[in-house]
Amino acid sequence: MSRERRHTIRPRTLEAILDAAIRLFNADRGTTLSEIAIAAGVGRATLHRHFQDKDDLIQTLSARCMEEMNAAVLATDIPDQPAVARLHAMLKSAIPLGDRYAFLSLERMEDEDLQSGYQEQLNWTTALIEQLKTEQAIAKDVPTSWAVAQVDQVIWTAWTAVWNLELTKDDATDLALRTLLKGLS
Amino acid sequence: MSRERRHTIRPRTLEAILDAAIRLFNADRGTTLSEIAIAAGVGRATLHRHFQDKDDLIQTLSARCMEEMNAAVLATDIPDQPAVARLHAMLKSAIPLGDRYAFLSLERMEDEDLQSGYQEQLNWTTALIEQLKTEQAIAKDVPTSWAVAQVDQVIWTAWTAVWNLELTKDDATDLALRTLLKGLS
DNA sequence: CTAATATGATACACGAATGTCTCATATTTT
DNA sequence: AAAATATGAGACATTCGTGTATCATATTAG
Repeated sequence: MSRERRHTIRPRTLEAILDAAIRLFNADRGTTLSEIAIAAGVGRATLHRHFQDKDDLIQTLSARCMEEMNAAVLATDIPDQPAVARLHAMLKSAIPLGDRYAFLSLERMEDEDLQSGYQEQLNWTTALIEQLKTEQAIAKDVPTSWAVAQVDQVIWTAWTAVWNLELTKDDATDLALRTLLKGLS
Repeated sequence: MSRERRHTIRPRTLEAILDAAIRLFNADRGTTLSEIAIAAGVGRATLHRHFQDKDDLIQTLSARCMEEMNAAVLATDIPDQPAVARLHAMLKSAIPLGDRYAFLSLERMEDEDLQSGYQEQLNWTTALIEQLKTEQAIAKDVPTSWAVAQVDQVIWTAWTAVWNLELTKDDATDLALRTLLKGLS
């Protein structure tokens, strides 16, 4: 059942489509393929040439977002450092990716690869929380699931604040770190 | 332009429709009127008898959710009490309404009544934050908009945790209060 | 009990979005 | 430059959700 591609997609075309799709889907989940094509400056037929259907597009998009998120976090991670420093680095790289994050949070996660990608991210955060507990940075009686959820939420809140021009990226990151560490202590 | 209703809707029918609609829309924003009708145990035609179109249904639904939220918060409010007590009371009444909250957060807020309802809620929370600052319960250098956003987010997080059976309603409420007060101090 | 009416079921028309196809044009490759 | 091919534009069929109308049935009101 491997998808055969008679056409090789051009890099610029692919980027234009994926960028527009992420942007529009974030604004409106019900966005039309026509709207995406127009926003991408691309013919509607081109979408159908490279993506079997809407689900295929969304799946490709999700996979890419997940990859970008995980890659960004892992790239700036410094495993030997104190947990607080690692948390800070993570927030710093994750918050600017809020749009990818937002898109993923809207998804239903039916796909296996997506689920495993999310699980990977979840495991990473959980391990970090445990390290934070070990190093007394946060309280041990706080349920780990609650802490993980807080981390997720604060990334979203921070990105929203930046997006609304209420805060600068740095201020939002600092506030996020501070709110987490104090709130969970 | 007042909507004329030839039919008087029966209370049970109305409740069944609105309940199913909230539930299904929360699960999937693209839910069909057919699906709602089936889930409500109601004929699809009945939906169209009482709601001009899908937007009308969603608007009615949004208005009701907003009303319920505001009413619940105001009903348990105790204006003369310390801010911390008021926050606790607010969380206690808001968290169980997480499904209403979730539905509203998905809306585009095009409607005027909705916007004013949301503004009212926003003003209430903002005033509470100011009081918390005055009473030294939280730090004054935390931007009010950040604090308000955190309150919103923590309600959602708490409700999600309860919904996932990770926490009891009381535990979630306590954790939310604690996380907020410490996190913003 | 009887009249009024809300509901369920069905058939129908309509529009919008999807997906396919073709051909001329633009771009890349050799 | 010439061949190969990716793209844009448009026509087309199809599907699906929406909204309307009708009639028999169930429920409520008087």
